[in-house]
Amino acid sequence: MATDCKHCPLRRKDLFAPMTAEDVASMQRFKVGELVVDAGTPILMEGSNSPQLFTALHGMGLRYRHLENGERQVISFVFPGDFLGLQAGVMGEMGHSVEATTKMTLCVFDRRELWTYIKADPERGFELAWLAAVEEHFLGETLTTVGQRTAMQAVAWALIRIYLRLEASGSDGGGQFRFPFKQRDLADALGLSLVHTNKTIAQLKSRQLIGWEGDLVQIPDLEALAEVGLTTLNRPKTRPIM
Amino acid sequence: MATDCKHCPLRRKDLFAPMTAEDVASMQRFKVGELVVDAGTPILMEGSNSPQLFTALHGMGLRYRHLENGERQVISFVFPGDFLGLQAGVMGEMGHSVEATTKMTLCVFDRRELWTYIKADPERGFELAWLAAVEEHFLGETLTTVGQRTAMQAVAWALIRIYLRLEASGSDGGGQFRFPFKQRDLADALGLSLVHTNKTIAQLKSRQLIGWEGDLVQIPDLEALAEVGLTTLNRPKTRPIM
DNA sequence: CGAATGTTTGACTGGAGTCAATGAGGGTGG
DNA sequence: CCACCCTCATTGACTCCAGTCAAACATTCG
Repeated sequence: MATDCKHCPLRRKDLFAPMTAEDVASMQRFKVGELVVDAGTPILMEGSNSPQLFTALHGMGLRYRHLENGERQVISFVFPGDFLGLQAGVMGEMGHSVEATTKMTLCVFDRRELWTYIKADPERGFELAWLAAVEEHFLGETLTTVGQRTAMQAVAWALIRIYLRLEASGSDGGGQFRFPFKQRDLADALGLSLVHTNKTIAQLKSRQLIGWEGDLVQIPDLEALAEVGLTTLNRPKTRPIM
Repeated sequence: MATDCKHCPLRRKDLFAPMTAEDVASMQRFKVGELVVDAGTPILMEGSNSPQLFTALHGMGLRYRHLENGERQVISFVFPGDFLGLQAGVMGEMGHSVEATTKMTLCVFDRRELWTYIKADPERGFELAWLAAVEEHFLGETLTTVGQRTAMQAVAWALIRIYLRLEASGSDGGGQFRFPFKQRDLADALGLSLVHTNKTIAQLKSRQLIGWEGDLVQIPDLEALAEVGLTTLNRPKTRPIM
């Protein structure tokens, strides 16, 4: 029994653009169902052309690519509200894989209906571009991190960004958040080795800039950590939800 | 005297999706003029909300971001056919700056008209998303390069990608291309120091994998260079043009 | 010709990678 | 209930790729 878009828990969060009743109704028609997957389940494959598109409702996951030699680059972490499969939806081929890191609930859309949906409601096309632009924006920032920040700056930057993202979508706050990923995932996201990432985290801990036990990350002083990460505490901009 | 979209030299190239006569006509109405800028001219600024959007017609440029400490990350090279200002167009704020590296000619669109344009022709909204997805796809690949490839692999990858892009849009081919950028630009794009980039290029030269004199880059054996770059010779996928 | 810009080299340094071993929990099956 | 295993976190020792510093060249240009 799927969640009714009308009662979607995400829509009300600050991060997401408000929708009219008609918007909700048309989205509801587009939605074909809900998918629940266990942790570790692959959702989309690089190079594939999935017949289905998704919006993450609960749970978290990873977007990643593999190099020919087996090295993995984590493109981004997937949080509730993120849209999955856009590349397959418009280009016909995914540039990365997506897999669930925790148990996840996903709203499912039919790729074939996407064009019908947009034709009926041109604003959805605009919003699709908007979503893609948000991703592009974030990837540019990530690229800058991996290319220019030191390990210490990169880890600090990443934790700040993740905290702000989760805070804005309402799942966490108060200077701490649940982070179900492993140090290996963070290392692969930042282009660092696991060992060096671990030592960097240890330093941040010993400097009292963060706490990290199990899946709970704490940031006692956001300003201080942001400064280490050469970044600011700008809240993520509002975005649409599909 | 601006180029008529009907006679646009880009549209016919393999890289770009075919357009119907109506598509061209509606694009023509959206286009408000042409802008010619000298090398070195800033076109869009990070953080700004430009009233104008552009499509590069002739010439090349750079997208880049600066870190608080002054380090520069080149997000991507701008080639003919690339759309500039999408983030400002849909999100209201650019995540990077764009500047001309050579003299450039740009088709100019009015940001305020974008929504009108899409409403009148929903397919344009879809194509806008398509363009954004192409960028996202490429940024993911770049991120993987900067995060996981060695300097040698990264330089080889970049030259292969640039060659294929230019070949597909018809400006170069035959195993060589004009590259008006400096080694500094390539270094900043790959997250490498200028010196190390230079030494890596010297190695590729001495191994006869590339030639690079002035603005002419030659790749005598594409397969061989692609192998060094841990990549393949997949041609860029067709994309729309705005 | 001097000044600027960009390329090339050499010498040295150091941040991050690699290798390897130890710890710390959490499952699970006998 | 506990020994064993598996995954993940942690630490130390050592290596090396890439960064930094600095100087020499090459071209172009006013």
